[in-house]
Amino acid sequence: MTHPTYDDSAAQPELLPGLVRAQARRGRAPAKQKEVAAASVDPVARVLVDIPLAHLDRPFDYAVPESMAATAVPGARVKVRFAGQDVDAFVVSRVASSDHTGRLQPLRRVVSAEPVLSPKIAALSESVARRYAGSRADVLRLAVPPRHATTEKQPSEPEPALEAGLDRASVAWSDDTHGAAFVEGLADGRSPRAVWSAAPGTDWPERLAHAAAAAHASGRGAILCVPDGKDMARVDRALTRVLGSGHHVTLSAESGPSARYRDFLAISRGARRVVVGTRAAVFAPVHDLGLLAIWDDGDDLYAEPRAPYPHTREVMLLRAEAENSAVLVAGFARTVEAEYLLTTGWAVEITPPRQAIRDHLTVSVTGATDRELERDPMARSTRFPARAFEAIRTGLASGGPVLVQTPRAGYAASLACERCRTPARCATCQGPLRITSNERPPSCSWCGTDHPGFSCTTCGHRGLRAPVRGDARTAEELGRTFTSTVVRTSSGERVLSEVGDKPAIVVATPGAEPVAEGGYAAVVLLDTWLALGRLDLRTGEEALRRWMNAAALTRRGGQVIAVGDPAEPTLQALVRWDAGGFARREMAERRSAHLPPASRMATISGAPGAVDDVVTLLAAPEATEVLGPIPVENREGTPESRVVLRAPRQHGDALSRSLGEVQRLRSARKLDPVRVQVDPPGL
DNA sequence: ATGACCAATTGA
DNA sequence: CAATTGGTCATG
Repeated sequence: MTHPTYDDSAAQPELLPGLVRAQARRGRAPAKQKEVAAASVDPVARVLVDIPLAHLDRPFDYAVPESMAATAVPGARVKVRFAGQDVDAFVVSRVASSDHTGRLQPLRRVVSAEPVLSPKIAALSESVARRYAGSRADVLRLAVPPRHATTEKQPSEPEPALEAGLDRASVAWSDDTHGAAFVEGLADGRSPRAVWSAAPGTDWPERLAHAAAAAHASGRGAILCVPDGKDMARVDRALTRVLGSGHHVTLSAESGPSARYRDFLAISRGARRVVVGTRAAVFAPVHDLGLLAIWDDGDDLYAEPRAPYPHTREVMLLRAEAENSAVLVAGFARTVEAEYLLTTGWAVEITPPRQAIRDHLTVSVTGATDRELERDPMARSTRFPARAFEAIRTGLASGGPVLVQTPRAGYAASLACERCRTPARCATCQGPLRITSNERPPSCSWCGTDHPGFSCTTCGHRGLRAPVRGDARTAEELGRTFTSTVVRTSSGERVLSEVGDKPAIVVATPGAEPVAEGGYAAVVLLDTWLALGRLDLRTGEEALRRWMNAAALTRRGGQVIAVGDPAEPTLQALVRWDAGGFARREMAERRSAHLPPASRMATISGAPGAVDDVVTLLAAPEATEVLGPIPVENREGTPESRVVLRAPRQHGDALSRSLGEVQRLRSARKLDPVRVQVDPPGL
């Protein structure tokens, strides 16, 4: 142990035993022994150490030297000596005495007196860790952004006075049933909870801004969560229009460490109470939180990829319960989880009147079934049914832009046998074949081998078809057909946020659709069968969400053409613009199949032996089913084993608890780690 | 994680 | 008998 570096000055009421002992052990008699006095008020700091081990996920007590009495405040970052090394920690509270029987080590250093971990966020991190069978240290890494020292030295700008125009909030929401009541309740200081399925064409950023303004008018704060930076920018602008500038901040990793920390501090210091941000914004330490809102909660960007993999909507619900704030789960589409909130009566439904939907758009489905492709020569030569072309042509003629949504990005798409549709695979390595240009033969996308003389392994046919055209290829084809029209693409790395009001064709992949200034005259949804081809629990829900999000961008009187099978129920839900009905049917099916959200699920994956071990050790609730284990491959391609656990929803907490216990046990015994995911998004 | 400790196992 | 290994426990 080394000498402590802090100075001591004041007359000391009490010596810190840990230090005295450390001095004594050194064996040399120091000429001038450094003795450090403990703080006279609340000399004990309870801290959470930044070690993501399950069995260390509890507060530890440290002695507070007098020199740190004023800076080691609850919420401050400190350094402590723990198990022989210096680790980062947060002070969660200061108390008069400790239950700990041994000697307390002194805090090594107060990194910063800035209270970045508020008691409410500390409590939230605990409930999130419990829910997801993870550790608080992991949750805190998501909740508290990294410190930026220069930024911290700057004071936060105080919030300017607000000239309220609150009546406007109620007007903005009056079109939808229960909409006005929701914002009026907010403005009156109540905490209503709602699931809102927006009408196509709704300026939802404006609506969210008005809801935030209503909460703000009641003297409370609001957090608005959106999937990505593009949406955040839209809501940011809407908040500026509604509240004026200087009343809100944005929170996302995109803005960079300094700006992100500056905005975080403005919130944590109470200088701002309204936040719009991406998934981590749900942890923002907003004072007097009045409203928590999430837009498009089905977007997979809300599933945190880092342990313990919490979902923004679920964190939001936990937080709303704890802080008694209002909740708005919103989107054009509706997730089954949102539907569940309605079936239990936890939230009320805000919906547009049917007439408003009918007035806004017309959705029709045009066949790209094999039979129709045969009959429609246009569709055969270009893979666009005639009606899709017609919609584009009339849309452009009416003077507006047209959106074409195509399922996958990139020029090259993988190939299948033209006749039997068996995916075309490389003869050498089994990788998928693709075409990268019209001049070259198909080649393997893994090993690059060219296959000029391909023949199908199943039926021997020599022809290939591209099951999907990527967005670049689609744009190219459209450019050849509509020679005088500008064709723009938006996908992957190159996402357009907005397009103007002039006639143009915009080809975009799902989630990358730019907003058109005055709305699109027409929206064409290509290859809808592809989105429905996955064997995922959420296939239908996800497909409908993507289509609705694109279709909602039409202008009033817009045309939506979906290329697909008209008998497909998911497409029928789109035609009727019936997100609620679809979610209700989906909910019923999931309930009878014992799938979430009617059941709570969890997966355990890792080395086969370890997974087996966990299953035997696990004290899961009686009603838990254990499915598997099955062999799987993890992301590095190493073989692993995975089990799926399923329990009735009312036993969900018990399931999480048992998983948490087994994790604590295993981490204490240094056993092979296993990955536990509660409510994994893609099952 | 890291280190300490104890007990059982292994090797000369 | 010493050296090594493995399990358990505590970390304030």
